[in-house]
Amino acid sequence: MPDQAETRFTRIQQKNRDAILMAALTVFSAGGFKGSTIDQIAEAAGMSKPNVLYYFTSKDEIYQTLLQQLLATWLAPLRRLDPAGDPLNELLEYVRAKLCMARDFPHESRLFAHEILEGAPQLRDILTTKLKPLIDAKVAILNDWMNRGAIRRTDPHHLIFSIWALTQHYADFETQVHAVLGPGHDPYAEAEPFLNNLYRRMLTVDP
Amino acid sequence: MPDQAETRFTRIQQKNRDAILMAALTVFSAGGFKGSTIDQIAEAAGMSKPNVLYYFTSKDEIYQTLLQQLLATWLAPLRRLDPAGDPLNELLEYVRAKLCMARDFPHESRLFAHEILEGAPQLRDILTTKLKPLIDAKVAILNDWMNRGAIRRTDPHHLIFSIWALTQHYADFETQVHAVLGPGHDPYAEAEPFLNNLYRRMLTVDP
DNA sequence: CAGATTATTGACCGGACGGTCAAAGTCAGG
DNA sequence: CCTGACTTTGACCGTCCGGTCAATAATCTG
Repeated sequence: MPDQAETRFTRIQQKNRDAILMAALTVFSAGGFKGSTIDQIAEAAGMSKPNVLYYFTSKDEIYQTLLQQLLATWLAPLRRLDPAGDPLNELLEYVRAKLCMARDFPHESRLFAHEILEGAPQLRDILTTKLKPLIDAKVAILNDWMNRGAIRRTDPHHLIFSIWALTQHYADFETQVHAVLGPGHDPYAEAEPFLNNLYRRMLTVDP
Repeated sequence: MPDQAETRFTRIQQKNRDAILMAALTVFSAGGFKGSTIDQIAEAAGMSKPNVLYYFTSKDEIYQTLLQQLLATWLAPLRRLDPAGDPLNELLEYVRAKLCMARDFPHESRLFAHEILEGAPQLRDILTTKLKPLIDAKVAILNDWMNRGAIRRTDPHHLIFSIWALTQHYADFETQVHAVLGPGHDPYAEAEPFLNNLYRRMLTVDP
């Protein structure tokens, strides 16, 4: 690929890069970084291995590009948490949004899980420089809500962890969920009222 | 290794097999099956690669032996759920036991997470033939408790999923948890009262 | 201690994989 | 249609890795 310092990508470049990233998401999310090969990505993208390496200089660059893209969309629902909104509704809406993301973007969830599970070799810095400040800000909002008595007092960090764990579980452990539920179940449809009820019970202040 | 159809393992065999399995647990839990090499296991076990393959016929056999061992201990707390005990206490005790397992055996948790995340290529059968019946039995107990009004009615399958998700999260996403909390936190010590409160709120029936 | 069995390892093999390269194919503008 | 830049790929290279083997060391047994 020619040097592209200033110009935008051409139509073909855009199309092929997108195809590669889409294919790589599927492949990486299933097998992790080391468990996936450029050949698999190339086949899933419908092109030859050298052509994949014509648009990305290495397997690593594909993976990192994917993670960067992912992170932005992954944290969007949390960013939307509005300090001016109704506390309980804001939180229940956040839970709902995260559950929808697990349902609609399971590959993204599993890619992220793989990365963290292996010690976040690529994301470690970003977790402390980008994620922690964001969480700290949201924790402050939660603390404020709790101080005002709008929601029941509980550990705000672990409240956020619980939301992540309970929603992403359905994407990350999909195989297990399906095996245990057996056929004829829609895990996400069942999880929505379950989680809604759980957080409503937990966060509503006693009369 | 000589054919050992009937006899028990000798002292040396027992010691070396244990050392290999211990080392393999650490290595596999960090990198998954494909992300780990026999050389890494050999080095962690303090012996040469051919010697590792003298005690186990292949990398795959090490992995499967590890999974088999793991599964038994992993499901033990759930098996202990006693239909004759006090429902709320039984469940809170199960949550506490699972949280202790995540704290004391994080490698086991992550090995299991890797396996499920990659679609459970080795465990798929066991999940439906062994795990599902166990869960079905425990779900029946939960349903009975709910019918008797001993705990609040909710979806029993998803109640179990939630316990798994909320406890294993601290082991599987340890890197993220530490990055977000920053130094000076003991995630497990904080999680215990949080989860105790959560499930107490959720399961206690209104007066 | 002798002899047989068990334990250990350096050297090696074959295949898979990340990445390179040169040659061939394709496309846009004049 | 021609030219030059962009795109595509078959063939190849070096490395890593799972696994084998023969030769050596350690251990057990009579």
